[in-house]
Order: sequence, then C-alpha cells, then structure tokens
Amino acid sequence: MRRVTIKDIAKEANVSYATVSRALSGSPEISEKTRAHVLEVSKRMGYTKNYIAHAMVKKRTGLIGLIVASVKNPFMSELAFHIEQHAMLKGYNLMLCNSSHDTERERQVFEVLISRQVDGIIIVPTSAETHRHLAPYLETTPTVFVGENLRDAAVSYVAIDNYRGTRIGMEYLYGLGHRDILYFGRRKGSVTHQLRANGYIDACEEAGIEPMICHSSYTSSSIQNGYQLAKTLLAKPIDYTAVFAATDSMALGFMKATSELKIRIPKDLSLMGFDNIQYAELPRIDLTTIEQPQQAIAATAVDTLLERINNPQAGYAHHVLSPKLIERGTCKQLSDTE
Amino acid sequence: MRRVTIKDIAKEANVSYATVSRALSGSPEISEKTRAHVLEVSKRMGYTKNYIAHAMVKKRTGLIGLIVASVKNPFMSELAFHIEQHAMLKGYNLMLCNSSHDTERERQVFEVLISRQVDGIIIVPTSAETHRHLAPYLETTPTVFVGENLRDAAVSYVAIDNYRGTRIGMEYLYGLGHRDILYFGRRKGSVTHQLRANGYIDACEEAGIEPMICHSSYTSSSIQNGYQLAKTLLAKPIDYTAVFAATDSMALGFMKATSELKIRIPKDLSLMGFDNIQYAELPRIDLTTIEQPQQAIAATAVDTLLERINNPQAGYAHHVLSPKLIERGTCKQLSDTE
DNA sequence: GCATACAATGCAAACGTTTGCGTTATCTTG
DNA sequence: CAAGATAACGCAAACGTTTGCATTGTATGC
Repeated sequence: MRRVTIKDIAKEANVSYATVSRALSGSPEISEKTRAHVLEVSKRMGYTKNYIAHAMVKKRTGLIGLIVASVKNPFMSELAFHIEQHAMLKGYNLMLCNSSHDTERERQVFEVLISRQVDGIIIVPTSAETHRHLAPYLETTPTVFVGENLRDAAVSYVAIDNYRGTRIGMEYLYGLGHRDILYFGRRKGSVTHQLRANGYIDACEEAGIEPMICHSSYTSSSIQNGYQLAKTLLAKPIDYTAVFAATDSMALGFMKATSELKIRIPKDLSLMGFDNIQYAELPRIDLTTIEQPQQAIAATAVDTLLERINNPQAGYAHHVLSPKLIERGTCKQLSDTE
Repeated sequence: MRRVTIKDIAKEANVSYATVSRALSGSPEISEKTRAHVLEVSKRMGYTKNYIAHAMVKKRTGLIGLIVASVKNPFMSELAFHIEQHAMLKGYNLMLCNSSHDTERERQVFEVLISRQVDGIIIVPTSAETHRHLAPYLETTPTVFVGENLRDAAVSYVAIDNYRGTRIGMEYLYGLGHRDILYFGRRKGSVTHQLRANGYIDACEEAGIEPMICHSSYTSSSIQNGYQLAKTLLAKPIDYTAVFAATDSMALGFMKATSELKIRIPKDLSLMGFDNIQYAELPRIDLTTIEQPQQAIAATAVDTLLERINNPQAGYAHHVLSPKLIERGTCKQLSDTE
C-alpha cells in the first residue's frame, strides 16, 4: 500500500523524475505539453506531494509552532484559532503544544518543535522569565512572543497597551461617578500585570483618589483563583463601589463569590474585567471589560513571525495594539444620593 | 548558522556517523565507552535530532492531525487540549486544523495533513456526511471520528451514548415533577442530534407525555442560533415547564432570550443543557446538563488511533462512552400547587 | 547552411537520518 | 594456540524530493 511517488509518475509518463518535479512545482522551464501530460498522469495515479521530502531539501517545513499554557483557556483558544486561520492563508500549518503553566515543560516543547524543524514559533509565555529560559534557542529559531510586553528583552513581541487599558477602564468608571475603586487580583511575575496595575495607580493619582489593591499570590489567573481570593476579600468590610479585575477570569471568580454572598452586580457593586474573553458576552455574565483585539493580535503575530523567518538578521519588532472598552452590563452609574 | 548534524558529531568524535546514530538512538550494539563519548560530544555541540530526516527513513512522523470545526468552540478546545496532552504522553505531536464548518475545507485540510505525512488523523466531523466525502482517503490514512455515532459507516469512532444522555436528563426532569417538557433545537444532518431527539421522544412515550419539539433549521449549534430560535419560540404562548436543549450552546442562547424577556430560570422555567461545556459551570450560568467525558473521549480517541496506526488491518473500533448528569442550578422541583 | 542561442529535458548530487551487511578486533573454547 | 563466535564499528544504500549542470533538440541570425 505504498503511496505513489514522483518516480512512479515519471515511469508512467515516460519522463525523468526531474521533469515531473518541475511540472508539479510550476517551473517555467518546461513545455506546456509535457506539463499537461504529467499533471494528467499524476492526477490519475492519485499523487500527493510528500512534504517531508520536500522539507528535507528545501530546509523549510512550512510549519509554525504555537506554545500556549492551555488551549482550554478561552483566551488562548481564540488566539489559536485566528493564528491557525491566518497561517493557513499564508501557506503555513500549525503545531500546537500546551505548556500547562510549567516553565520546564515550556522549554521541553520548545525543543521538540525545534527538532521538528518548524520554521518559527509563536509563544504565549507563562511568565516574564520565559524568554530567559529560552534564550539559548532564541538566536537560531525565529520566535515571537504574544501577550507580554517585553520591551527590554531581545525578542519580537506583539501585545496590547496594557497600561492604557486600565486607564481607559478607570476613565469610564470615573465617568460613572465611582471614586472608591478596588483593583482586584494583581499578580507578580508578569509584565502585563505590572502595566495594568500601573495604569490603575496612575489613574487614581491623577484623579486624587486612594488606590486600593487586592493582591493575588497565585501564579496564574483563573476563575478558581479569583473565587478563592474574592472570598477572603469579601469577608472584610466593603468600602468601595466598583471593582476592576486584572483579568476577566478573575472577574468571573469574583462574580461567583458575590453570587454566593447575595451581593448583586451591578446593583450593589460595579465590576469591570480585562481581556474580553468569550465568556464575557454570555447571557447573565454580560461583563463590561477591556478588549484585546484577538484577531489583530493573531494576524500581526504570524506576520511578524514570517517577517522574521524571511529576514532573520532584521531587528526585533515590537507591536503594541490598542485595547478598547466593551460596555456591557456590570458597571452602573453611581447614584448621587449614596 | 547551520544546525549541527550527526556528521558534525561523527567528525568531532572520530567515529562513523552510523555509530553516532546508534549511540543516540540507544542501540545495544555499541560499547558503553563510545556511547558516553558520543553523548558528551553531541551535548557539547548542542545537537538536536532532525525529525524530518528521521521521518524520511522511518516513514513515520510521530504526528497526528486534528481537524475540528473551530477551536474557538469550548467543546473543541477542551478536546484539543486533552488530545494534545495524551498524544504528547505517547510521544506524538499535534497538527491543528480548523474546518470552519465547511465540508470542502474539511477535505482540503485532510489532504494537507496527508501531504504532511501525519501518521493518523482525529476528526470531529461537521456533518454526518463527512465520512462520505473523505471516503477515498480513509482506506489509506488511519482516522478516527469523534463525536458522531457512525455505527453504519466503515470507520472507527468514539462518541458517547447520546440516546442514553437525553434519557437520563428526562428521567431527572420527570423526577422533579415536570410533565410538559419541550425539546429545544433539534437539528438535521447529525446522527448525534438524531439520537438525542430519539431519547427524548422515547422517554416521553414511556412516560405517557406528549413530546414537543422546537426544530432548528440552522446547520450548527451556537449561542447566536439558539438565541434567534428562542426569540421566535418565546413569542408564542409557553405551555411547558421545562426546556431540554439539544446542546449547551443552544441552552445558552435560550437563556439569553429569557434574560431579555424577564423570564426567570429556574423560577419560571427549568432549563437543561447537553455537553457540559466549560461555560456551563460559570457563575450565574450554572447550567444543569449532561456531561460528555472529554478527557476520556480524548484518551480513547488517541488510543484507538494509535491502535489503528500500528495495526491497520484490524477492524474498525467503536467506543461508546457513558454520559452523566451534572446537577446545577437551572432545574427546579415543580411545586405541586402550580 | 552553419554557428549560435535558447528551450526542454535528463543526470546525479544533496538534504540528515537509519540500518543491513561486511569487516575488524576481541574473546571463548577445546 | 588455533578456530570459531561474538562484540563493536564502518560502509553505503535508501527514504522522496529539488536543482545545478550537462545534454539534446530546435529555432534564429547572418
């Protein structure tokens, strides 16, 4: 049950297999007549090109690797979708790996992808240290980081302006009359979170209001972690009228806790998220949040990767996209007669 | 900036490259001394095996292709995650493709994956016709179908017992006192939906209650489609106390419509889903539903695929897993004094 | 009509591995 | 110590493509 190769076609069509190769790859230095003949024969015999052999000689696989913490995560899955679509458009296919928030695992799959000769790698790092662990590989393997704002590292990345994101959100909350706004779930070890928190703090300062920050000691943002953190937070007196969560996941965890405690959102408390994951627009959730333009992120990520592949000696590219407020139902105007 | 190959190591270590290959692949016919030496040199030179060349001679890539309609879909992304994890465990990597619910696209990516010499393919078909379109490839490429119950087709598949799923759900609703239960979003062109509807109908018959079915003319189940369908349905008088949605997505669409119409769930109407996608357990959603055991499905899918790869002449395997009721907050006991 | 140019095709090497087989060296056995 | 067995390693082919170069055939220019 051997698959039909170029040699089989050559024999059948009475030409050398170089000719077959040229006919199939659309080389100009071949007569139209023989090309037509070869195409006919190869179609008849059901030939499909062997990309492995092709990659062998061309030293190009047409593959790009994608490393995420977990495609289960709605943010990552959406990104993965758009990356695959855009890559497909450009003639590339996708190899998907999950690192499960594990730095060692991250390194392992990176090595595997290199072994598999992918032309480049797109990675959503699990920590701000990731690019350090990967440093030895980064000079030989075109790589672009997604999500983290790695200004000072010698890497290409695409991310949003996280600082501006929280500023935009704060402006909105301020406009609704809120003055006591708690920032929920600030986390160490991520530049993204650093920047978001900074945006919050600066906004407070400019407005002359007191920042209140609820720190998260978890290493990742998830609904579960948000829920746990919210439970301890809400056990204490509530001296704020709005909550700005560091991520949508944390916001949902917070929401879960408030549901249990019969705290009504937005009636008793306004809630704002960040990321605009798919969950946010679900009925009953209807979370007001700051959007990361996933499709644009995905497209720029593969474009800068391809750029890097085709032009390795060029400098590192930094793309910072704009976040956007998505107004839904979890934030309400603070009544003057409080 | 050439990558270091086996030949480079051979030269450096003063052995033939056959010896290097044997040392690296753990062949027994080599002395411990030279193996240690070769390993040391290859480590020092930063060698990484070229899987493409390896695949070339072994005629095995260690790759499995996964085709889904869209990883954006929470059901698919969860599946993709577990498939990747399980495949990784068995030494395989994953190539991910989205078909976007398009049969022609489905065929295209199937061909691409074959070209890329994947050892096998796992596909979540978009329609009950998919395996017909793919028929020419199926005899030469190990494939397993996931989700659809393709009893009569010459394919391997893993799915859940969808018929039993609705039966279980109906039993539960009946136990809560419901007698007027509407089945929401029955769809043509999918065996899965056929079976679920049958389970509903048979349950009605046995209980001596009248089946009520709201048909969907959409070609896929989504929140949006569920929402549209629910709006026209809810414009008519409501002569039922519970709604059994064909899928969680449809249930969420229904929920969105009820939110707008101030119909309270579960107070005014009980709602049951099917699939237990991640959304279902979110706060405020809290959807009672029938679970598809995703991790088990993923594991059996890759196991039967590997089985098929290593033993192509064996018969087709049909794995039918058991669904399970997940009790949450959208169904309530029907008060006797209605 | 002959030299020249160019178009069309064939030959064979190369990509980086694995592996059957042949060769050498070492060991065992009587 | 000779002969046979076995362990360790090298040689070279093979996997299915692409492509530089050589070769052949045909058209062009004078």
